[in-house]
Amino acid sequence: MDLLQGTLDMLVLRALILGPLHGYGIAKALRSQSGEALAIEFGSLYPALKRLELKGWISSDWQTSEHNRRARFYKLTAAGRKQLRSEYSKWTDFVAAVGRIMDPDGAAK
Amino acid sequence: MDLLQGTLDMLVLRALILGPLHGYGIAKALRSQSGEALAIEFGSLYPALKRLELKGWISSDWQTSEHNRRARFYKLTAAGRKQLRSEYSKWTDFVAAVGRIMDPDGAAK
DNA sequence: CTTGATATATAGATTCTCTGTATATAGAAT
DNA sequence: ATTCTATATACAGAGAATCTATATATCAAG
Repeated sequence: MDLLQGTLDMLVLRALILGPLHGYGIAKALRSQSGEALAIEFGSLYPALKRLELKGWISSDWQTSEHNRRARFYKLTAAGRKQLRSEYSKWTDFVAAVGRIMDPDGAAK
Repeated sequence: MDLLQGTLDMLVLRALILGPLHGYGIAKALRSQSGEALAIEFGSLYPALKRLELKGWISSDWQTSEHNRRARFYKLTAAGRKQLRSEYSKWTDFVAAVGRIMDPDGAAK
């Protein structure tokens, strides 16, 4: 809950790096991989998936899920992989910059 | 430029921890302390200051600046100090959670 | 046959941050 | 004198992302 704006796209792209997933699966994977710390809301996720597909970073098709249900599976495109690297790079830069302000002596508590 | 939404308040509060500053000084301090990585826009900063004052986390009064100019100086309140600790704690938790997703093996590149 | 988990979808509200613009003064330079 | 630059605040409007709330539908389990 309460993701910082600008991080969801990166997280979604990252979730797809191991292979295609449907929306529901992406949300579960992110929640689990974050150690239950991040709970992506579906009302944020589905618009995000639409956004990412429009930009050409993911592509999708209807398939049948593990539970025998109709589900739209998303996979990373080459452009998406590139975008992920770029966003991650910006993220680490940003975190480092914030760190210099919040913790100038590097005395991580 | 292009701060992640939700971080500005924390950065502003942190800028005031060493003592009162006016808006212009806060922007310069953050830019400098971040190693020129973060450039806070005044169009974001002044609304943020208003917001923070409304919430009781900072207080302000008109004084004369180092350059002999009229300027509104802001200082942290006790509630602001508490808020800063809280926001920083949430920030580090969030960064850690994102780290578990983006870099599960802790292989910081 | 009812409940819970799976799965997608959208409308609307909320909240920040940014761009662009306006105003004004001090001090330095020409 | 005048012009330029740095200092300083302020607000309107745009843009973008996330959240809440809601609706729909199917499968499996009890």
